[in-house]
Amino acid sequence: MTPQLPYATLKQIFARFAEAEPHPKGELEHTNAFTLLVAVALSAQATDAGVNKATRKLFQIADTPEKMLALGEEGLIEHIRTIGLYRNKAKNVIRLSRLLIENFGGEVPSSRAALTTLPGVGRKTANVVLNMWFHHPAQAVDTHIFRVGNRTGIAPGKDEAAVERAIEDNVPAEYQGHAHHWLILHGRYICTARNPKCGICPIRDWCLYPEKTA
DNA sequence: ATCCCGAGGG
DNA sequence: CCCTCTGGAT
Repeated sequence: MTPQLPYATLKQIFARFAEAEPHPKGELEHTNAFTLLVAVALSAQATDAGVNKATRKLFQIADTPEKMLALGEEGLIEHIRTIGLYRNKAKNVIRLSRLLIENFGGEVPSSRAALTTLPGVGRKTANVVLNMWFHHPAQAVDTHIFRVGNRTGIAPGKDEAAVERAIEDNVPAEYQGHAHHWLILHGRYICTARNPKCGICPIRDWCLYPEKTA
């Protein structure tokens, strides 16, 4: 049960994030809403570096639902074989492309309810698309944010839904828009799962994680 | 609770 | 070798 950091401390923490990285961006490469949606779906349990390596070539060939269908499941597998869980992902992306054409006029829908009707698109993936493409106030909780939220006390919660609520409830309003990428980049490069780099952590002064001696 | 599932890092 | 990576469906 990690305690929740007080609001005044959260303001200091996010001010520090904002100072270090005024305009944080995601690192998944994409050229339009469709390629963003596909890239996020492919990124489940995979590094974005690995996803980018595969999608760089893939999106030159298939950057629309129509082209993805033309490529086909077997053709798609050839491109994403190096990413984990590739059979499920290939099947989902093909079915998702067909559904976009049949149900949404070939466009990526802008509501969570519509997005989550697509195969391979759950609440987390939908929230990433809503935040990054449509600039909606949606907080996607991935493995990094779940870990960072609980470890630091920024947004503790027993599951992803609880952490999502904690972010919405406790992160100062002026920082909500960029909170997702600040937290994810912090988790990826500083507050790593195995050997967190507490020695160079910019928010170490306020963190509740006991192993802040490294 | 389990399965999917390869690449990269320590 | 073992652990982790912007999860989702069953």
